[in-house]
Amino acid sequence: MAKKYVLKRTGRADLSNRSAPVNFVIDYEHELNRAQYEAAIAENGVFLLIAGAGTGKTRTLVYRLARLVESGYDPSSILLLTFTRKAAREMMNRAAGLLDSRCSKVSGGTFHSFANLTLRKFGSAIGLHNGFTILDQSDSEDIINLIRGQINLGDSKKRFPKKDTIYKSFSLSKNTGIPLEKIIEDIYPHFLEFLPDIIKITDVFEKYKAKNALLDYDDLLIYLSHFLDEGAAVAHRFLKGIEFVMVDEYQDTNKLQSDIVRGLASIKRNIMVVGDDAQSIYSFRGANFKNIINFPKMFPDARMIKLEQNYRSTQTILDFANHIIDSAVEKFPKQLFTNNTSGNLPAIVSATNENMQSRFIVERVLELREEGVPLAEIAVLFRSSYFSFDLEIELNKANIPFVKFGGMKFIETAHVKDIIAFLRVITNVKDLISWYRILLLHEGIGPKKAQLILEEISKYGLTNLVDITKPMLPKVNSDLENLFAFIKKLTGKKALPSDLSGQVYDYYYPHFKSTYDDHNKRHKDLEIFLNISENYNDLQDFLADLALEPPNESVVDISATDKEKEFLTLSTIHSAKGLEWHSVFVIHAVEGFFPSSQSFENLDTMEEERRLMYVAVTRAKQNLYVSYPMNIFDRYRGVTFSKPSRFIAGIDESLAEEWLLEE
DNA sequence: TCGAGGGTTTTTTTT
DNA sequence: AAACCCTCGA
Repeated sequence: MAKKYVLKRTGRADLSNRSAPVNFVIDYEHELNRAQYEAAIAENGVFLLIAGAGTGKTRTLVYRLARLVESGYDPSSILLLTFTRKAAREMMNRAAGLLDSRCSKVSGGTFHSFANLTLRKFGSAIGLHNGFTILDQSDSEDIINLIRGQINLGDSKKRFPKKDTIYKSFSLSKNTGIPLEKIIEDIYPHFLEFLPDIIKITDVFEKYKAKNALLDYDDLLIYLSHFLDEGAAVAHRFLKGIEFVMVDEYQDTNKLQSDIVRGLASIKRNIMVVGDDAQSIYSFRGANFKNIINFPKMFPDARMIKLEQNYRSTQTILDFANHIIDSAVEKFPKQLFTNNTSGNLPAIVSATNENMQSRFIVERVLELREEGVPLAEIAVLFRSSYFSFDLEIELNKANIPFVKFGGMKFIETAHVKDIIAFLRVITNVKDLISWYRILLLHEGIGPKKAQLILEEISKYGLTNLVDITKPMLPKVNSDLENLFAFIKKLTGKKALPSDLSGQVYDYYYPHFKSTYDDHNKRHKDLEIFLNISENYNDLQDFLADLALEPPNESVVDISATDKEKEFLTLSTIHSAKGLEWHSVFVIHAVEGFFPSSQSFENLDTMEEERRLMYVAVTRAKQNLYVSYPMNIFDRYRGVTFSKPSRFIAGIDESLAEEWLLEE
């Protein structure tokens, strides 16, 4: 195409507040469409970018980053908040490729990782100890369990809610600002009679965390919000250094996060949020897609820009996706369109059983590869991570390398948590929950004795611990002496995380072997852990990363990634957010599984399942296969006949093709 | 009080 | 398959 010289653009560039006109390296106007361009050149002010699936949202943000840097703004004064740190890194890399390495100096990450960094630096302004430990969900649940055991809850005959139920309702309350009582009433009405006890537990929980410098995920956000609003002079100075704020996936932010956004924008008021109300899938974390609709209320001067042209998928896939979202109760007034009119109809594939579904995918994947589609361009998506178990077996048999995202994390396995507990105690002697975990590893120490030792530790720390516990616990003494000496030896030393991890490993190994019958299977995880520790210079950084950005590779997958660069992606739909592939399989589209039976009672949760399906199918560029097994194993009833998911049942022939698998 | 053994129940999604 | 609950012998 011939190059055009456009006078208009120079005129627009002059609208910026730069004193000298800038000669841009990148031809923003011609590399972007109108709406994208408008967003990319936006400088000062508040912007709401509504971007449908595949409309080049990331591209637009990347260009805006490059544009701001080209315009002379300091990259580190630009803050990019995304859903995962991977997403942030990818955007910065792309911007760096577009322009130059200045772009990788942009600040970015998740709300939680940003909170972590900020609070480590400035937390003292609000009285926070900067050596705090971050608790992940299961840590928090363990503490709740401990507290539950400590305060004697009258031995009611009725079942008391479990630790995860208590923690979930508690966390939801903090993330949404809805009182705990209301949450229990709405979601767990059958536990309403325990409300006083639950409140008591959460009270003790809060005090416990505050006393021992422990922050859970929610606390990171709460303290950050608190700091921004009330950190006075320090916060003010900090905020002055943030010129531009960009927030991706805004539809999945919750009340707490939108408060933070407001706090961040309070001085410079240069903010752009990006999202798609039809892709909100995190309500279980307190997200509310109405947040994005209410954004203009929070910022009355917000300008809205809409991206509607899809560059990702074929028209047939878009028609299918539009059909799914059209039946939503709450309408999302937007119709995706594309110029890419060619393409196969999406296939709705019915298999007799789960294994047949797996074998279909294996075969189709191999065929696609023969047709020239690289494995890296193919993904299998599912509602819940266990849906892929059978498929994983078949893929292994067929020697197809894959990596699985989402589901049970490496870091959540008991043996890895054990090692982490040692490292935590080394950084924070007051981390009683980690102590508890370590103590229980030792023969002869159960909940009661551990409890006694914890009391000593919380009172006196490590000093004289042995003398105090000696008369108390004659039988287990030499073990404990060893343990305390070991911890003492490592505490306060300046050593590399890998060095410390190695020493912990040596100490832990005998206990590991006697604790787990299947230690052979688990052993590899420990080695992986040691490997990961090599990447860090500072123990605190290492531990923070493990909580905030845990490696999601577990034993099975690592072996595949080591050997091959090319691999098939298996992923939960939640973890597939924002990504795209040439060919996509959505499996287990069965009533009760997807949508999950958990969502049947409530209209809002059912609607979220629908959006989830929408997200899943809009990941596909060229080929889309939605499959369901007709006979499926049900835990309660054994093998039963199943109904295809309501989202795909009875769909018109013009929108999708029915495939029936035969042997 | 510990820990082993057996029986039951339970399963979404993530920072 | 793992988490939880209960019982019982040491």
